[in-house]
Amino acid sequence: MYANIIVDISHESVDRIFQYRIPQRLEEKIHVGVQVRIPFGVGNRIRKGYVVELSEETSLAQEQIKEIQEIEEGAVTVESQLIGLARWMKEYYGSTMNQALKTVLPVRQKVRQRQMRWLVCPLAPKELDAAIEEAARKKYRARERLLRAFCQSPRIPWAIAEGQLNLSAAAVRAMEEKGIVRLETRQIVRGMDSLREQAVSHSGPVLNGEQQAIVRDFTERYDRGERGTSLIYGITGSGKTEVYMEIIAHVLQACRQVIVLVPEIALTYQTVLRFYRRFGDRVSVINSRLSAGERYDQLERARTGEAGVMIGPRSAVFTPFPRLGLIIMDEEHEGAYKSELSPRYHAREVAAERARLSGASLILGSATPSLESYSRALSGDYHLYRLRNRAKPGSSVARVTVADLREELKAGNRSVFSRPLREAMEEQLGLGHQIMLFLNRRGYSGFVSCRSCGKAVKCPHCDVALTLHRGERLVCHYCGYRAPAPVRCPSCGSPYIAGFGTGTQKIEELAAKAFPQARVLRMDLDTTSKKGGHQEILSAFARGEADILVGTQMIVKGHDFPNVTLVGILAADMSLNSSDFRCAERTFQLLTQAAGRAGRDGAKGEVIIQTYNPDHYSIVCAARQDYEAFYEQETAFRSLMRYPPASRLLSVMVSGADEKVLAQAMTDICRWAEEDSSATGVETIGPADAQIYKVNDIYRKILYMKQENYDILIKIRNRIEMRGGQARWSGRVMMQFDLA
DNA sequence: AGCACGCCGACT
DNA sequence: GTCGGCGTGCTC
Repeated sequence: MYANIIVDISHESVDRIFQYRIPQRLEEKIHVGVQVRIPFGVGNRIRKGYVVELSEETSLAQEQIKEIQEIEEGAVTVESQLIGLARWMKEYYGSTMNQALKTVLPVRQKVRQRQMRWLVCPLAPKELDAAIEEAARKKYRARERLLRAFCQSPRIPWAIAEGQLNLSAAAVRAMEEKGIVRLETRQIVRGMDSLREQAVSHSGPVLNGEQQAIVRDFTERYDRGERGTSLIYGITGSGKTEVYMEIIAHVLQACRQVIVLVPEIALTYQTVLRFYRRFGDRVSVINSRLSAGERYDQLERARTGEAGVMIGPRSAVFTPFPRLGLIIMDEEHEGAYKSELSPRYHAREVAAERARLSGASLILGSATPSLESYSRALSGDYHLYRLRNRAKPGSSVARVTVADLREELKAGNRSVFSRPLREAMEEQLGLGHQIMLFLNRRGYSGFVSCRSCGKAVKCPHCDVALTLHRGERLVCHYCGYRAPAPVRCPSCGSPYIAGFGTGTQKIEELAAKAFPQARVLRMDLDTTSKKGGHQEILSAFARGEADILVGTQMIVKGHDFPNVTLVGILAADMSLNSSDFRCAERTFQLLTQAAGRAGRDGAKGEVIIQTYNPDHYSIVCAARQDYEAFYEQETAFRSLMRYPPASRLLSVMVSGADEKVLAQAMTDICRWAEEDSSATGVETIGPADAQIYKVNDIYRKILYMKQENYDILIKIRNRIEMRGGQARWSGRVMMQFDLA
């Protein structure tokens, strides 16, 4: 027997797997995750290592393999736990151990960065807010940029490496003289007692009865040693974050650590600041903007116990806390928790397993829980908590109106604004209030097509129509292909070609035309792609520099604008017409979250949903803000169709450049999948061409398999994977498995 | 990371 | 002629 081992040395060049022989006397004691002592290198120095896999065979010559010396007794380390988690992911999601380990263990960094100069912020969080506003008002661009960068810095106290911002030396010196920044030279900036005191001195907020009841019940169960998963189902604005913070404080007091998972888009300065204010420098943050080195620093803070709370997106579930006590997953229904890279894990499932391995609890929170979670809460697998009221006294749930676009058409209104929406906009603008308009498509027009032959202009590399953007450019939203808009139809040469459908750019233009007195701002992938663009647009809108904010999904999620009293959803059906079995759920969630944006601060909010399907249950239920009714209808649909959570769904997507080979591969895979379907009760659907058959000149086909018992699906997946590896087409066709 | 191998300057 | 500089490369 051999053991695959990673050596406990923090250096890239040894960050790989080494194979050792397991001596007979240790065979019983060696398992995945166990810490061992091994002779390593020419000098056979004894080092620590971790067993990541056991294997029967080796590709090395016998004399090249050394023997494990001894197993390291003592406490189970975080690394062991995380390796155990990697093994679970390998089995559950069907990846290789290597991929799983890469996902789970922090990337080892070279050596410490050399000494560098840091710009340190001498201001307390509250003062920083004020300073930013002042800088913005006085149009001190450099100062504003620097202060904003502080907000996004993951370090406590806020600090930025000099040179990272590309500020001129003169400006830096000027700001230092004025006391805006302090310059420090050291390796890692940390520890500044005054900030910690100021940050922590803000005591916890006052909770209402509902919130208190949850905190009390949870902490009592926690202290009794009860673990497991709880779902906090609380309407938008019901104050889930305050509940989290109160519970976190309790867990920290018990000397255990907490991971807070947040969808990347909600990981804004506002969110993080609330945690800083409460927990000071015990908070650590990771986000996708961090460099590998900065990320490693944050994880190291967690491993050494310097930090007790880690806030981050889905990958933060792997934070190496040695005494993890609680994982909180906010907005648990969000699609961003699902990874698109192998292993294609769902952070909710991984969090549950991590919590189990670490003896921690898991709290899921949402205003629109996923069907998976809510059904488990109802069945008693999860403990269910409810928050039924808005936390701020006086603020109430928005009034929602559905505008039937078919009626509008009948009445001769062909504009993008229905009559109720236009009237409401006029009224709110007149009162000096702000408006958000939501549309799920960026660009100018949906597509460009020919009035003579009816053909749409398609991407040469993908099976989709190109989107017209302003500036007469055509853009493929799948592969990024760009071309100038044609003057004549590429198929028939007719000059009568025009854009159809509407995107955010066009809405921006139409809104400005229809309401000339209003200032319009747009937020979508095109306006936020540059660094910090996201935050800049949101704060400009928050400062009242615009009356109307037009945007895609990203304006809907988790930002509070007290002056917004009207939210217009321009085309609620758009997400309804996809073929994904979750499309009704997504539509309902999106509409509910969007509705939650209106009137959060005392003022009465109004939401207008424009749709061609006013009778669809996801729209009816969202308009009534009735999650339970939606849940029941959607559950009935899923049960009928054997979709999750009623059943499990495994999909295989094959892709390749050669259509013929691809078809052959799919035929083989179907045969393997159906081999014993009568015995296993697996229902196969397809094969079919993927939603978008061609992307980037690669063709794609898909096959679905349904079965209640996930173990059976795993067996089938493993069988397909093994035979696919030996097939004639192996190497020319890529297989990708996904489970729901 | 640590240790060895390896090819060029000032020393008993 | 040899001791030692740290540049390059390998570790099951």
